[in-house]
Amino acid sequence: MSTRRATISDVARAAGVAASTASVVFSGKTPVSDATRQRVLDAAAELDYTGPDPRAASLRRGRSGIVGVVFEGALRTVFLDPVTRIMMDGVADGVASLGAGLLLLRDDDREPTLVSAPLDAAVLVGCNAGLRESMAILRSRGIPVVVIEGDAGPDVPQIDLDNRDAQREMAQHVRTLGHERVVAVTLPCDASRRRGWIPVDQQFTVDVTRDRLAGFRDVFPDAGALAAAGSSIDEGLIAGRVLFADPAGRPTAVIAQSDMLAAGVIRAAEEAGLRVAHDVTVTGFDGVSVDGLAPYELTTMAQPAADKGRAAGQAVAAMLEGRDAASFRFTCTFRAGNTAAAPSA
Amino acid sequence: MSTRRATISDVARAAGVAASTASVVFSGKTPVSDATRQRVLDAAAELDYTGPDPRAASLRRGRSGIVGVVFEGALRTVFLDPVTRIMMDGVADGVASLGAGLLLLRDDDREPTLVSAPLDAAVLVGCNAGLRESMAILRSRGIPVVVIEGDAGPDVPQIDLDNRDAQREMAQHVRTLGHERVVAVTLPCDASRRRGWIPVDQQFTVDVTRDRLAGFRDVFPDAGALAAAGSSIDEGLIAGRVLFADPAGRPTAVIAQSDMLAAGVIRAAEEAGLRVAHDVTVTGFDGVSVDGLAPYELTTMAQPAADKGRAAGQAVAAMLEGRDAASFRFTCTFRAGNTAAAPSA
DNA sequence: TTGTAAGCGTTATCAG
DNA sequence: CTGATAACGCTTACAA
Repeated sequence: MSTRRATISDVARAAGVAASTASVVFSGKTPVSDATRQRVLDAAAELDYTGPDPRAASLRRGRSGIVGVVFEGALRTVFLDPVTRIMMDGVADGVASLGAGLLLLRDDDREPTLVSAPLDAAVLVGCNAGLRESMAILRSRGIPVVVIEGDAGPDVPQIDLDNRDAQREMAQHVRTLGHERVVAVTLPCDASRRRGWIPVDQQFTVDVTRDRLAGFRDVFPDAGALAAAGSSIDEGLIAGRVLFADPAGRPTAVIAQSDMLAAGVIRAAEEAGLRVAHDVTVTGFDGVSVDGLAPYELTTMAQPAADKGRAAGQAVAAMLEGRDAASFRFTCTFRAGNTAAAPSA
Repeated sequence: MSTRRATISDVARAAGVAASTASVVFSGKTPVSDATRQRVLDAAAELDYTGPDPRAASLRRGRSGIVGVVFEGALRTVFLDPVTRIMMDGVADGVASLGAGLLLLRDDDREPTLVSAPLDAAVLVGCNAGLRESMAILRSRGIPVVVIEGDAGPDVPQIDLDNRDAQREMAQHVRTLGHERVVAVTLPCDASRRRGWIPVDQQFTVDVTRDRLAGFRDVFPDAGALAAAGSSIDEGLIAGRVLFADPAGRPTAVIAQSDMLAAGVIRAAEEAGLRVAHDVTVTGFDGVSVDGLAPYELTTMAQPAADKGRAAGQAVAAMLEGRDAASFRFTCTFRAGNTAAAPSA
């Protein structure tokens, strides 16, 4: 009912002790006599005081208990993209020892930003566009950072994937099967997310796309690559329709840069009356299970998404505890499904 | 290189202006002459000052720009449970207008808690255990709260689902099909998450479980109900194995309280050599697509999870902007699949 | 064990 | 348009 919320000084005054004493009653940092503690607690109850204001405490302590997880693009991908989701689960696990909350942020100018959020540490996820700039800001703030799948410079711990090697392995598998008319369906090349055939002089701001494409090109240097506007079944469908529009010139194998894209390509193949594996080979990347794809099991490169996230979380925890955090590179493993086969004569 | 990070006063001093002037240069709240602004900006660049410390700013302003989303149990459920995921996507959407960040928190004593996190507002998701207590804390802090699927008292906006009605509708459907030996497989009853047959005098701290069970009992007052320890395929499998262990006494229909549980029950049915629909009817709840369930399509009650989240987010935004936020109850819709049929003679 | 004092870094207010 | 001042609410040496 009072006009103003009670502060610790109010409580202290009511209890007849100093504010500092009331403070330690709540923090427990220093022994306090039972009698005093009780008086303080009673006063607090009386005044409806529920404990120190976190804002003031964090200013004073210099810690907020918040770890930022920064994404490129819309926040919804966090919840909708299966790989990101699994990775986030790992991050949550990795920072568990810190008891920190995860603050979801995006890599743009919308609030809250890296600049305006009270972070103890940050995990940058696949942020490539403004990465350097973000890093500079965080560094000058003295906020420890870990980067997942992005190049942030020498002294920033990075959690990486062997994207190029993995995609090369898959491409080799496809070539070994005997395919020659092969096309890649890629993730977006840059923030514009433009769909279409990728020109040879394409600039990439998305490292994952660039690296997986490089692995593909290691095996099929002259093959075409069609960029999608995102990693979804719908995008894969759109790309697939382009590929299968001309029955004569269609590829015998499609190497997609994500399982979601591959699933869409498969759908397009079905639309076009093609039998997957028999008429056209389709491979994925990530190793997440895609819903509703039965009876197909994607032939794909499985990545340890949860481990990646966990490693990032643990790295952040280490840095916050003053320990060193090392970079780490994870490896994908080939997973055979039933969507790849030798081309039909 | 300096021993201490630069503050706005340092910048102001270097620029030869007052701290308050430097402040407005960064906040833009008051007109500043171009010359002054430039001097301040130059000084800031020189000192490697990247802007006001968010902790100090939020103490001063009384706003942190952070909305807490509080879950009961482990944070990983946020990323692993499909309903929660979809709902979170809605929440993110709903608070978008605020420019606030979402801080993922858990409803327990680990840091950061409701007490120690710098929140402007909070969304409590399915928190029933410590709900009252949490509410009391938040209220005395003057932090607006919205509760999703939980009863927090009269003057707290709640986003609800017609759980009882919906489950009753499903139960009626099953009865109409002709089933008599029917069993419910439920979500956990309380924080203990004990598995097993639910006694008549069971106390529920999880409203969802209680309400859906009530709807079931409206139609099958004397039927048994088997509690699972969570909402997952594995838990459904465990429950299903119990139900189908005795071929003689097995139910002809199983009404599960979530799609994940239903998927597990279906798996158990397959294990037991039963044909779903033909030998045993299995129904779900939620209307999320469960991976790998083909060729089955669950007969289920679909809930508008994203809408629920969005409504919560918008309610929070409204309260923060000083407007009133109303409670809202969403309705589930029956969705026919191929997992329910009349009992075989 | 308790109290004193000195900030933490910012920004709202109001006068100039 | 700029500056002085006074909080914001708390914590932590250090002194008593």
